[in-house]
Amino acid sequence: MTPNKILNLSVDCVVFGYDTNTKSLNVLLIKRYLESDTTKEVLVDDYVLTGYHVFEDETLDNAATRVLKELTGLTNQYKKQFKAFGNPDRLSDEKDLIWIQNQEFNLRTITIAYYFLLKTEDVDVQNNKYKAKWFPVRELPELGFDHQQIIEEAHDDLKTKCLAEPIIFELLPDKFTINDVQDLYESILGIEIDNRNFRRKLINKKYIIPLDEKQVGVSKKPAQLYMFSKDIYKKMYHKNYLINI
Amino acid sequence: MTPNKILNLSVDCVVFGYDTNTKSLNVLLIKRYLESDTTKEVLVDDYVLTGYHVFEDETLDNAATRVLKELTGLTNQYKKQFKAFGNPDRLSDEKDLIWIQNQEFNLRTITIAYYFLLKTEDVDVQNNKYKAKWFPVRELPELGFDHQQIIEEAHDDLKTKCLAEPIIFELLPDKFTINDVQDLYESILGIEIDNRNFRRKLINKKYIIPLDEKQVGVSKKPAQLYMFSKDIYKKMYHKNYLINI
DNA sequence: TTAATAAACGTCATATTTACGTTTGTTTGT
DNA sequence: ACAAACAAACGTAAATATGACGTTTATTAA
Repeated sequence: MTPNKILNLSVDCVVFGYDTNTKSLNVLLIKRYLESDTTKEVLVDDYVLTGYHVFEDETLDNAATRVLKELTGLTNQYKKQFKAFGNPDRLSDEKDLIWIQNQEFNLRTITIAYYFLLKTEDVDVQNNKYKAKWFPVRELPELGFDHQQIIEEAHDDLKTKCLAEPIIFELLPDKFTINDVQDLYESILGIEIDNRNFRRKLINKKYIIPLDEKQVGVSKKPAQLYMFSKDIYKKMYHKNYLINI
Repeated sequence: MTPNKILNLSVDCVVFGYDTNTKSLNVLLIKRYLESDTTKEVLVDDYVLTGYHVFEDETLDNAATRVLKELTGLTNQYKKQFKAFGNPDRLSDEKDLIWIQNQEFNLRTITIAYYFLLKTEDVDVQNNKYKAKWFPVRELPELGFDHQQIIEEAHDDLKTKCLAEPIIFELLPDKFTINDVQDLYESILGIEIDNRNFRRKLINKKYIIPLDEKQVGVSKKPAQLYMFSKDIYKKMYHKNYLINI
């Protein structure tokens, strides 16, 4: 009756960070390490998402939140569980045999994948204990396991979701310019948008509120700053029910 | 080192079926059974989704497909993995202790939830070995475990998705009337739509193709039949990139 | 023949989108 | 002080889409 395959449950976190200055949508990755019996050493030269085993009495959401906090120190960031990855062969290049009480077990790892949205600048990568690094979403390094696929699916989900919900503002600072928003949409979607039409469309939204402030420290005409009001947004007609097929 | 909590991996399937005649969006449910030591008997009077343990060398997608086939005999139906449910307390009313080799284990079940879209009429519920039954999505019976929540989240996902992609046609017969499509949208979204505007909008789509056929056997003016062309749809501007926030 | 009914078509005002052109305010170089 | 450079910000006109309705048509049942 003893199973020869043991399940392992983990969460993996795709941390999206947007950098308003470089206009780059980034993913936070760490170098892949493997623990050998006696020492910690780098065995492979690629990057992976951060993830961790889900504790016995922990919810999936809490595990993801814990992983993000451990990696970045941040809490209360936008989080979405978007897909579970659990193919039997998905960690085939990881050592997948373990021994428990003189019996050999095969390990199957199911990962529940989340993505987080935050600002690149909010993470101190200089002093990061995992040596986490930001990579532009279109210039990813060699990735371990199936993490390339996980990032792609997270990105696809984000593309769809940012068209239907104002999650874009999770990636921007509290005060932003109209062009910041446009640049971000262009980064996420990989398209070009007409600035004049986009500006008009955004400015007409009741929940995009102009501030009595302008950009500082720019060497051109400083742009008007705006903020997003979640309260006003929620009070409006949402869900919108616009059939767009 | 032996864990005292053992993971169990399953898939649960929310089978949505639409009935063009009664204009009802339904969910396929089965009576909940529990196996006691010696006999199979009904211990609780509620319904559950169909689901099953994921086999050792089976992908999650294949497990879901297998469960649907076992339940309905159908293959090749529209399928979407929409959420994993794995809170440690989620099956608290199930007996969750198992014994392996004289050790007591606590069982934690992670379920990967899928929904399927099909036509109610395609399932023979009369001779169904699980005595599966259709329930209108707004008149669900008492549900076991967290299956009420799973169905609600499936329904929410379906609502969002049917606005952005033409998955609605997975729920309709190959030949349908404009009013069939409208009724289906109204069933899913729980809203009323102006028939004249909806009709105009749909007829103008290049991928909604009028056939040389009309309804038969109706006691009013028979309606024009249409089909959906997936090919034409794919060739058009999709993804659509309409920012609708 | 007519009443009843759902299908199908039409109209008009308003809103939104698309595709551009123009003006404005600020910094930097002369 | 002035002009060049440049991004921000505003403007316009045509085409398309939407929302809110009224009207006509084809069919069955009485």
